[in-house]
Amino acid sequence: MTANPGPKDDSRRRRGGARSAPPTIVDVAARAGVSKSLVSLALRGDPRVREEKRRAVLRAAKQLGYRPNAVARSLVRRRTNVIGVMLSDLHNLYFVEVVDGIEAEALSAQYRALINTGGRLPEREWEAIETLLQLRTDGVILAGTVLPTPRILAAAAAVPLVLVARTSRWPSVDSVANDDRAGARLAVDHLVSLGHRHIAHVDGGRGAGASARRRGFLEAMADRGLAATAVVVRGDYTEEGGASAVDRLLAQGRRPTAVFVANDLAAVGALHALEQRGHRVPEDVSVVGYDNTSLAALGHIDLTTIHQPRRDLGAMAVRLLLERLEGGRRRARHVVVPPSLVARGTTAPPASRVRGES
Amino acid sequence: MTANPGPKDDSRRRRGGARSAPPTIVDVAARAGVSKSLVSLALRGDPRVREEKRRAVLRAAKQLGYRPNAVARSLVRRRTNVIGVMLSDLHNLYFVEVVDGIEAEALSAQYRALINTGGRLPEREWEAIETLLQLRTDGVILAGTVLPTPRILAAAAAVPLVLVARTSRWPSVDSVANDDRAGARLAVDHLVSLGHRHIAHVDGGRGAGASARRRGFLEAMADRGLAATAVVVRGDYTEEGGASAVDRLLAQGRRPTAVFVANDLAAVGALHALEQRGHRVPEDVSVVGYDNTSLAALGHIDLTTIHQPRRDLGAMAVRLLLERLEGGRRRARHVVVPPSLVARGTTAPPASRVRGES
DNA sequence: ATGAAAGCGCTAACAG
DNA sequence: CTGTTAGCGCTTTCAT
Repeated sequence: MTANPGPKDDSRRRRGGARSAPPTIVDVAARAGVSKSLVSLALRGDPRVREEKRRAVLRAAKQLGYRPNAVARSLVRRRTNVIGVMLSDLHNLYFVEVVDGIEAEALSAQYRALINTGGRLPEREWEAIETLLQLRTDGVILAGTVLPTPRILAAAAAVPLVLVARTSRWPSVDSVANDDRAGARLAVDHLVSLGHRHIAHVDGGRGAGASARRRGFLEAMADRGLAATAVVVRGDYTEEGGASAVDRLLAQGRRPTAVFVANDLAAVGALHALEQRGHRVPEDVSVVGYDNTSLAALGHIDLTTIHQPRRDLGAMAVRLLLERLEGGRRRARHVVVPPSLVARGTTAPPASRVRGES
Repeated sequence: MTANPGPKDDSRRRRGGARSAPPTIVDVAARAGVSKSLVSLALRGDPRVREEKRRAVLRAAKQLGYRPNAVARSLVRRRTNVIGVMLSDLHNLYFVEVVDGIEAEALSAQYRALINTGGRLPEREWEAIETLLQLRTDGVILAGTVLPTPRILAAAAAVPLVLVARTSRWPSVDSVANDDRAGARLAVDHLVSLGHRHIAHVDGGRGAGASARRRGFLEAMADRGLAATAVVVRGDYTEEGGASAVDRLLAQGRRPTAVFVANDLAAVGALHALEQRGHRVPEDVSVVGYDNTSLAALGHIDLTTIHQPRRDLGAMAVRLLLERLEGGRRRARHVVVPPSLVARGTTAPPASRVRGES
């Protein structure tokens, strides 16, 4: 072997008269008159390189417009320093802040967060995760997945994985979520302390956390001796679902003085349906939502709701990932954070205690 | 050289008793009893490999749980097949659908879209772009950047780049946007045809498209001979900005019969401020927004607004990228799509034609 | 139809 | 302190 006469000519650096190939560490080395390993060291600020050389390297790099190739670096280091985020539903305001928290925490730990969305469809979610895995992201966060357990476990077998807003019981999967049952109790307690006794719950169907919220509602009502007047109607976390649930409630002749809706969007739907039917909020009927999304905070809506510290949830998800990545933790951790109530304009004491007709 | 006795033992495949290193093409080759090049061909469905071998390879891959390493592949192919999306503001509902369009179009062209957010801060936006460039994404889409031109040009020097919702004049940068001037005219025409003559505009300050919307408003008013009654007040695309603009308008003793607000969020703020002051919408004052975000469609808000085909904008951005990537286009293309008006419940004929006092 | 070999751009021992 | 060398996992000629 020895002397490789290979076509190391520079023609390859331009393809089809188009954009030229970006400069590499070798180009920088040549320009600075040093070896490529020295360039590698200098660029990463290794203290072993002499100040003089370092400057020469930095200057050459700048002149050439050198930009490190993360692909090559990742290949050899066998880590990418990126955290993959599978965001189930971009349209769901709930996750926006979770992502904010993820990004802030990732950045402060020298990681990048890259988002791939799943469109709330199992198949697309799985593709998104698969993409992230093939890209060899160091860890994956599933923000609100609708995927069945086997899929989640399959992904977790390849890389540290944490679930946000969905709980898990498996040792390979960490999770961060708020305490939905406690949140529902908060809503009930608030309404009861205002004097309400006839309270309805529009649930979230099979949505994430919906069953826990429903259970919390029922338990809290029972604890207050209000089991008899507690009614639950089916909803689905959508505006339309909230509206039609209220319509059904009213059609049944039920006339609660307050309704606790499983999330903010559906609560807005409920608000609208109520007003459409001539019921004033909060004078005639009080409404409480869940999640405290930016929707609830709009002056025009001003919804009393249950708040979750979403940024914290996101930040915590990253921390859990790092514990596995850098701390070597093996056992699962399931973090549950307490929600709180934000009282706004859609709740008030009931006009009169007992009502029957509409 | 020659015989490399290197430690090719398998101990390296397990690090620190933790997660084992994922199988590679070499592992699959060994298991299937073929060479690694054959595996590479078989996995990609090259017609040259015999059916029998192909199946052996596929089986071995499945048994080992082999997952292609996109990092290695990208390094050698010098393309990643990913389109980087710098999303300026995750909180802005406007971009959600744009991203939907980007993803759908990318997927259908065998590309993946990876999102990195910028938090509306120039510095963070630049970091997000830099990350994308180091990752060697094949192209970059800037969804709503606040970056100064030099930065944008610098990024465009490295990779095909397209701007969404912001126009450009440089040959290296493509852009896709709606016709803001035409949209503003649509709003004015709608109001004028309803009978309004005193129309105010709450602008978007220095926000994207704001100046064009302002200009469109003024021109349309002038064309209708209404230049004398056209008033513009400063806003900033936020709920708060819309509300305070209305407050200022009212404090000045102005009492337009209609107000055209530069975006939906600010329009909702305006709506609220108006009702707070005792003005009913649309009976006393009509309101028109811009963007037709999901906010405007809420039954509770039901805002008349200007619609932009956002999914199409996103899809078009991808197509422009591909034209450069695969079609070799060099000249810039600046696509402008026409907006349309969506009439909802916040606009109606004015109660009486002329008003003065409040 | 299949294998051998070279190399993508970079890092990481290991020498000197 | 700095250069040499050997890969990371995969694709891609080029032989066979």
